Amino acid sequence: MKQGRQRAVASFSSLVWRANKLIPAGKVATYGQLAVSIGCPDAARAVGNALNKNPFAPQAPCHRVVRSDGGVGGFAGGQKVKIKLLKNEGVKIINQKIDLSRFLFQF
DNA sequence: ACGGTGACGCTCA
DNA sequence: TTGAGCGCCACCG
Repeated sequence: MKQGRQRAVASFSSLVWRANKLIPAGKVATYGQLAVSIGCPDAARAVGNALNKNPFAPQAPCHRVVRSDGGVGGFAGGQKVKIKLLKNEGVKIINQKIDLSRFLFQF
C-alpha cells in the first residue's frame, strides 16, 4: 500500500515541480539548490529541463528559480516576463542579476 | 539501445 | 571582471 506515504521514488520531474511549489513569493531558489533538495546535487541541468516541461506552467512558480550566479536563467514565456514576475513579488533585479544574499530561499 | 539536446555549474585564461 | 570550455544529469526522437 503506497497510500498516505510519499513515494520515495517519483519521476525526477515530479520532484522538481513539487520542490518548486515550496518556494514562497518574494524569494528565489537556484537550479542547483533545487537539485540538491530533491537528491541530485549535480542535476541542475536536468532540473531546468523538468521545469521547462512543467505541465502546470505558467501557474507554477517556476519563475522563482534562478541561476546560482544570480542570473535570471530562462523562462518558457520569456525571460523578461520572468523578471517582471519576480519584481512584482518584491525581488529586486539589477542588471538582470538577483541578489541571492537577500532573496535566496533555503529549503 | 544510442545519441543529441537543454530554463546549469564550476574552473581556467 | 568577463568570456569560453568542459562536465554534470535527465528527457526525447
